[in-house]
Amino acid sequence: MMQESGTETKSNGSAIQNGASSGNHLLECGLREGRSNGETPSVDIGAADLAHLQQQQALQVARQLLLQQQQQQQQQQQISGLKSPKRNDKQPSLQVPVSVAMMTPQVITPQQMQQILQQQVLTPQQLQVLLQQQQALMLQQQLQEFYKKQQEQLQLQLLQQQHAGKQPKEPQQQQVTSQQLAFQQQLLQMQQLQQQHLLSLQRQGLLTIQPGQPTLPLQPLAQGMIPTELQQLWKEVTSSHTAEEAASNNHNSLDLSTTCISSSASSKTSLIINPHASTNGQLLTPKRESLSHEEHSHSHPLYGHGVCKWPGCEAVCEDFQSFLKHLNSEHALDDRSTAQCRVQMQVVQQLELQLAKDKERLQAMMTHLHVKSTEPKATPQPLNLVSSVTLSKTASEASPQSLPHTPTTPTAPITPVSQGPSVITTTSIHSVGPIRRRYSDKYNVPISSADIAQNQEFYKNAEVRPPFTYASLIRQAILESPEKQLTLNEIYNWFTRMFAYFRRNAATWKNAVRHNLSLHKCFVRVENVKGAVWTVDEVEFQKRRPQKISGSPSLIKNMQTSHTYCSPLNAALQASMAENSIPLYTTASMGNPTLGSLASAMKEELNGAMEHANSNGSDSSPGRSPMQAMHPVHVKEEPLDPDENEGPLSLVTTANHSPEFDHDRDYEDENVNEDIE
DNA sequence: CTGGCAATAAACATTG
DNA sequence: GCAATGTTTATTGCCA
Repeated sequence: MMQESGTETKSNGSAIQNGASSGNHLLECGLREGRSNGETPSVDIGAADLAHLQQQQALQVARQLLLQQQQQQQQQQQISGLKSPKRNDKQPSLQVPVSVAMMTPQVITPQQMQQILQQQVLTPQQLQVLLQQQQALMLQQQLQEFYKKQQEQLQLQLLQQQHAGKQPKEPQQQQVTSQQLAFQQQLLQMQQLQQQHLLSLQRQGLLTIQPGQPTLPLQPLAQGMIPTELQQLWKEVTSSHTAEEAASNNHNSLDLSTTCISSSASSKTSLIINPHASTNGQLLTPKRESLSHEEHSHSHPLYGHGVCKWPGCEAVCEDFQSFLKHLNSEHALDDRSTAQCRVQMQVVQQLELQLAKDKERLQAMMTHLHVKSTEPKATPQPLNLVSSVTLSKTASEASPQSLPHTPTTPTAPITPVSQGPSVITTTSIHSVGPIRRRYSDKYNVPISSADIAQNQEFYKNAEVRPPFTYASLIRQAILESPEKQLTLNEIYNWFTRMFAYFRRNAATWKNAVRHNLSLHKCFVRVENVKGAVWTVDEVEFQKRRPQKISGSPSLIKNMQTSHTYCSPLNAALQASMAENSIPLYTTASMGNPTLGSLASAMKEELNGAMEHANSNGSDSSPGRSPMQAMHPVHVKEEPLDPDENEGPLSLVTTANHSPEFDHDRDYEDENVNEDIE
């Protein structure tokens, strides 16, 4: 079929060329110019990093936050050399977030915290540290406030008394004494309160106080710790491996008063919440017991990937034995450990709370969407998202059946949440070898440009094959351009910029793009001054997708099980959840841009499905649908295109594997993923 | 089983 | 001649 090369000049593509279009279908028309910034360099991303990538946006947000804080600090300290803001896409090295977080005394607002937390912008450990710090700060503030109030009261009383006692002379003496008395009483009261507080902490098993020094711990608090102090404290508490390693175990006591100032220097001083308890920081019972308990099994929750997983500690331990040794020496029952433990407890509580809330929300959503049934059983599918979709190859090959060609379901992604990270191994993501697999078009769920746009961030970073046909993508690329026309090369660039998946195997997909441009009548070539550009003939394009989802409700229901299109979403969700075990979906609701968009995408998709169902019940013809998500990328290992792949797409990886390795992973994707799980 | 569609592969033509 | 760009044909997998 030849296409006359149209001559119309850049009129927005309306040179319709005759004909019969083979029915392709797909995109809806909504356009969205939502793409974010410019060219992202294409880099070979490890498929394994998918999950991490997906958090890029979130990362940016978090980074901004952190940077802000950092800046503030810088201002305060007039430090000029600190900046670390490299590119956003770079890896969020441990140091940046953590250090920044540590330095700032300010309490992050709940929203900010949540954003950071749930977006998994940081590695779990970083998050923990941050959280801990924040919680400590908040706690401190609360205590301060409380004590302040107490003091105010006291003063007030004193004043009153003074007033009252102004008259008589003799009484004055009495007054003084009574004042003192009152004061003492107040003090006593305060102390009692402090003790209560302490007790409550103890009850939680976090704080162990030595018999001889009951009230000590509070003193510092009562005095009002300033943020800086806290900061220091936390720095100390959390940076066990840095300071600790360097200054072997000297953490014993520390005078808060002396340290309060500097917030910057890496203090080796070890601040301990309970300065007085200094001397011995060991001895604990509860903990030890549990430890010994677990010692037998090599699967110690605090040990993984050869690294100590104690919050804030990433000490490398060759083997389990050395880990145990490390654990006993570095994380013995001392104040520091106790404090960390306490914080961790709070972290857990908070997360549990959050989880509970989100579960509830999820349930409500599902109920609302009538998906309830899927939740429990759908498990198998959702999980696959990653697997099914992205890993098409593996999964499908292994057991075709297992991968039901999933119908679509916007909600599907949600289910995974409950499932947990378990399945999310990135491994699957990378498929290998070219397999000619198509996605199931069974239900051609209409995927709109909006859909594409909404998931941009995800596809940009995740090497997941987008569930759209080449035609749809090409159209999207063209429509997104200001002139609604693009040269072939620009189209290529759009592909690589928008989809990590297309950063490899260029020869293959480029050929496909060209093939599609030539083959489909909806793409019109227009001679331009500079050469030829391609435009979209919307009419033709619409022709190719006459069919839509069949209207049967049941069908829709089926779609909910899972869908190729959703898979990426699921994958992202799962992946992100994998490591941090943070309720992902929540994040979306919390304002995470990335997740939010995913969520909205899901919603859209759902709506779209419903819409179709309602409107065309007749159209159940075979549709085409978006490409299935994916077959595995061929692993031809084609060198990336020099042109297109310049960018560093370094991802922030933190997701699947151990968080510990999150910083920079430049390995080739392929390798990385295969091993996990 | 068949037809349609999309992906993939590749041959070939055109152009700068 | 080469690479980029286009066109076309063939093959394959998947689905209705």
